[in-house]
Amino acid sequence: MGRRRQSVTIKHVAAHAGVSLQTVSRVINKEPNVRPEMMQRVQESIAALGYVPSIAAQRMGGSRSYLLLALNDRDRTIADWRKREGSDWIDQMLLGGMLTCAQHGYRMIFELVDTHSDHIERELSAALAALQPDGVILTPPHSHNPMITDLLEKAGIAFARIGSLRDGGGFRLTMGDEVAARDATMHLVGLGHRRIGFIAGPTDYELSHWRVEGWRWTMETAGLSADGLLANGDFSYASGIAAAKQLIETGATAIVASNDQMALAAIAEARDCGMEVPRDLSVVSFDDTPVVRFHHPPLTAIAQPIAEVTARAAELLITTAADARDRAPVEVPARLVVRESTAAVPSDR
Amino acid sequence: MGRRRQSVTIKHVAAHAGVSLQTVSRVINKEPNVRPEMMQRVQESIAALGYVPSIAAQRMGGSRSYLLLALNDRDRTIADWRKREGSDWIDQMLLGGMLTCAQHGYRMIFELVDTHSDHIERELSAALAALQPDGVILTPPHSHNPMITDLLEKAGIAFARIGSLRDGGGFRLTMGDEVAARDATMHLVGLGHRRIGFIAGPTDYELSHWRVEGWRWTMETAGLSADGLLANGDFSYASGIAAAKQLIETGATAIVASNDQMALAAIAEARDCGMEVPRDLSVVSFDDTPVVRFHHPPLTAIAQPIAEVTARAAELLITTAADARDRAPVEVPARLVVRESTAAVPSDR
DNA sequence: ATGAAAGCGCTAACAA
DNA sequence: TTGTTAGCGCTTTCAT
Repeated sequence: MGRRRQSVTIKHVAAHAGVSLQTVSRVINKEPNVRPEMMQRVQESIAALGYVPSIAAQRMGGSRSYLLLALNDRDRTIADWRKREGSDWIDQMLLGGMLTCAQHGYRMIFELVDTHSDHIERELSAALAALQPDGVILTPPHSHNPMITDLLEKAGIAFARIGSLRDGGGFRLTMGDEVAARDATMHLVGLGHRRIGFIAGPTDYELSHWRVEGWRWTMETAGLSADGLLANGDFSYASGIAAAKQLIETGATAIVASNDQMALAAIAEARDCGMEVPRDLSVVSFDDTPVVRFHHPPLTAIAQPIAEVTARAAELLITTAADARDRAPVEVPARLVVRESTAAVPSDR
Repeated sequence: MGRRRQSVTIKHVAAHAGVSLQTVSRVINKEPNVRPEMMQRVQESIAALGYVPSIAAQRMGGSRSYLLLALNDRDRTIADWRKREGSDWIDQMLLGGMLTCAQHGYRMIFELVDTHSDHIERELSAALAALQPDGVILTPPHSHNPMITDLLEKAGIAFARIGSLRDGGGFRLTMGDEVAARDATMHLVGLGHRRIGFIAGPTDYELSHWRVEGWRWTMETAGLSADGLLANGDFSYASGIAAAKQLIETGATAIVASNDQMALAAIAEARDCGMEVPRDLSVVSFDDTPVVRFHHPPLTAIAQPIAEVTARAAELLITTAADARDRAPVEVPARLVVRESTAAVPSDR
């Protein structure tokens, strides 16, 4: 492999421009106290030599590393990749995160960490020690894992928590899950449905509760009973089947599912029961991953703005000073996309 | 942000173990000339203190960076992410690349670079200078871009080229495109088809030609005419529509498309012509992204082993010494997955 | 087999 | 406003 040294360093630039290292450094970091003409000269030299700072050296100098770490749950992510069910959660995170980082001269590194494992602290510490990122983006279920947030807090590393509102430091971002669930439910109410079932997500996700609350609130407000219309799921297709079975038996004419897979399962289960969607049963899903658009019929869904929320998280981490932490949560609202899996309630129901 | 220094460094370990910095360094890097008892002692200290080397510092010292860079085409990748058509090429690369890197104590960083831009050299140089990766994984169309390969060659950075067999240094890996195209075509021949159309990919992808060759060879070998049965596409849905139109007019009873989007387009176009798949037209696609399994009917497809080929690329970069370069290309074969978009040729044709 | 010294490219603290 | 000095944590020399 041999030792590969930086071909053009800050030294070369300094020599070329006839200034000190420090002046070059100041220009690179856009620090004050540099005369415009100096800055001009240095920038010309930088361009002429094609100089790019080494982030390793920058980090060693004690400043920022210009690295953001996006942390996802290892088991879930790998399982999703292997299943190839068309979820593009990760892609959308990369889209929002990488582009935003690039705009600010940062880079986003994507990493997987176990949530459940007991050596999680060691694993995370290792990643932090090795990479020394300036900030960390957390997604559920990491977002509200105290082992993780405490560690980050102690290490003094900025972090953003997507999908969590609990205490625990860092920036909090949501996609307005409760409002989204209201919108989905209202849409069905507007179509004349009175028995609207809800398939909840796993209870260890905060957003599962928010979504249930949105549904419950709308049912109450519309003067509808929610009795027997809440079924538990865990985001898996299998759990969606079971939940749908239960809801169909209860006589639901519409179902809101907390993710796409459970929504697809609900439709499949409905078919098994001889029902057709949306004629006999309306279904709304959460997430709006690509498969629901290619499904027949295309699903009415809550589209989660994953790219946008990740972009906001990155921006907060990069641009917000340490003293401005613990601000109010940022909400990037999801929106309802009406397609063909929802229709007016059958007149005989 | 404040300066955040490494909490436990090689110095602490050295002090704890009562040895010199150098001995610790030797243990970390598994170098020879360390007595087992010394090694033992040092490793205990490392474990006790929870020490993890800083890759920034390692890199500064002149050693490896333990970073691999996966380079993809910016425009195409971002366009794919935005379209949300369910392609999981990137996810599969991450799956194969990240896991393999992790096994070897490496990290994979995913980056986007413009192919067409004239400032490509600057862009790539910047990424290399900033990150100083030990190796780079190239995908089409970067794989055979001389601007990129020459730059890497000159910089002395190991690289792997997926989907290219041209000269240009580095490791070459393919997914056996020609054989895959043969398999797809043979499958159709076996079903009795004689007029088998082929929708080619863009000509600036080497693999487009390989796939055409596989089809052509099979047609010849089976004693079938290929006249008028080759249509050009560019991987886009729109181009698939046009190509399918042409092939259907020519009287093709089966079509092999060079990617999923064009295959889906072919099916849509067939429907527009009042034909049903697979009754009136059989279709085989390349890639096997998730959407084709959720499509109705599910598509018979060539499944590209992206995760595996990326894993192999990473492994080659990490484990192969510099003197073992320019070896024979590595082929990770794709395989045909038969689903419901192919059937026997109609008896009246 | 082990240790001491020098330096990687950069930034922070200080001085001028 | 600018330059000088001293590290950052690690790996390479080169001694011992």
